[in-house]
Amino acid sequence: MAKNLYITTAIPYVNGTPHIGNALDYLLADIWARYQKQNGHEVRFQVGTDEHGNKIAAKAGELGITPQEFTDQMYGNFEGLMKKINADYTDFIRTTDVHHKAAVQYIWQKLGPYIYKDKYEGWYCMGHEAFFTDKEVEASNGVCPDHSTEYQKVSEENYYLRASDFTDKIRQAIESGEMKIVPDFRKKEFLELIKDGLQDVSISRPKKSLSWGIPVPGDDDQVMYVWLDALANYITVLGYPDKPEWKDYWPADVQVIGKDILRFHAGIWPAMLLGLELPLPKTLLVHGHVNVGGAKMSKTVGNVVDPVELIDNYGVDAFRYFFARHIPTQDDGDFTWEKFENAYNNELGNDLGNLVQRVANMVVRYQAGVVEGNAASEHDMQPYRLAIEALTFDQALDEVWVIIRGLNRYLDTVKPWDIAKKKDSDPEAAAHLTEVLEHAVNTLQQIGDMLVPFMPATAAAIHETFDNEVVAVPEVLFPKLYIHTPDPRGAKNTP
RNA sequence: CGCGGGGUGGAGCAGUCUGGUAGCUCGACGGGCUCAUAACCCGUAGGUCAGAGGUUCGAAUCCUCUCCCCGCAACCA
Repeated sequence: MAKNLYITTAIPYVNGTPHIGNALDYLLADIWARYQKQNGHEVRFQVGTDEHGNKIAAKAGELGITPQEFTDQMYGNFEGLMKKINADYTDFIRTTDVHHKAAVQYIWQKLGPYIYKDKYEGWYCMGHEAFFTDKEVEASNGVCPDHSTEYQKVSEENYYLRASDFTDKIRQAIESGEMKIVPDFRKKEFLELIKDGLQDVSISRPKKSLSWGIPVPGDDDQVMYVWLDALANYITVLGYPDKPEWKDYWPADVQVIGKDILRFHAGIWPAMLLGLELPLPKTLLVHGHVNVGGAKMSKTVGNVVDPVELIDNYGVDAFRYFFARHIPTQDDGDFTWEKFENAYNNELGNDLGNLVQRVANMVVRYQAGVVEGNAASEHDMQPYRLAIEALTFDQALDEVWVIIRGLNRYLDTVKPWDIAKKKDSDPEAAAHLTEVLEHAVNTLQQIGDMLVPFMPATAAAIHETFDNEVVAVPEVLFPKLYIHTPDPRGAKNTP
């Protein structure tokens, strides 16, 4: 019986527009989900948006609309991106959903034994919605460098979650592999971070300083701060606590997160789960960040790469291919237009697209489009499978390309075009030719299978071409594009 | 001594755990082929494996020290 699987992505704050990092989250989760589905599993795949907090309220205020109206407008940008990158998710949660809000209040109450109220006094920055240490405030002469506003001495009462209670359990879960943190160096990093224990974490704000959020049950003066609200989405989206189906999917098999939010997902989130007496997620997949030409991507620098632009110009599968293969799944990667176009033209166009053309062409020319063989190609899938299961998707694609190159080499070695010349006079040659083309077609079908999780449309196109009883030469896959790099072909079109 | 990652032919990386011909992709150069998207295939050049010392018959790999780069700690995946 197929096992129910569950994968989640971090829910982005709808404050801004979606960027490449969000896209990376969705893409990695989607690859995994499609792979598992292809192998007969039922997969639940959650995405969503984080919609509370002061920044949202402030922006809405500027626009003269309510926060709810504002987020209603904004969340579509994220849903749009998911569709755009062809992420086949099953659930979309907004933290403003009625069920989510009620469920989070239930969670708060259930966590009661681990929640306490305390007074905090410190330097507060309105822009950050956060406190800063004396040292930081001194270093910047009392003015927040990001917002050019003065820090304010604020004393307020907050509720805290006693995460410290769970330090030992969490550390043990990580060390034993009950909750895997992938890659290994992230696990090391986090264990080092909590060497002296987890810190209790503030989970509420006074209503007067944070109006747009889920009310704290039983205390009209307090509103929940982001963590409890946002992290809870991973279970509330499944229907926790009132719809029993959630039990079929929790604990999550994989939670995809960026390296910047590891500490929340490896610390606060497990503390919440343990407080609720729920099992911990099996794996946290921590991906890196995408740099541009070696520099951090940032709005202020203006080097932000827009995923939508990429997809519109090169197609969604080219986008998925580049970010799956050339951005290491578990580490930082680098984007440049040159790298992207290189990969597009050479690997997708020359290696794969051209291979499809040449095989289809020969089948049509030499055998009127007919290939008898239905023997499955027997290339070794093991390295590919192991790479996916180890969550190193880049390496899985490397394995696919080993086969693609291998087939190109095979054709050059066997030279079907030579055999074809003799096929009419020599029955043995005709049989040999059939055999060669069968092998090529079967291999391409297998390549199509392997590409299903990564490039669904391309995989479908390959199968459409070669699964037919009579093969026709298909449209060119990945036609050459030289938008950002010089066209090496003719002289005429230099930019 | 804050923590973590890294320094391997022009570029990007693998190899380091488990010492023993230094490998892959791109780029450059030369050749071949003609089924194909000026594509594909083959070959050549190019590396004192950051540096110093040590262990060893033998070190990119193990040990010690030094130098340099990046990330986190400081809204952002």
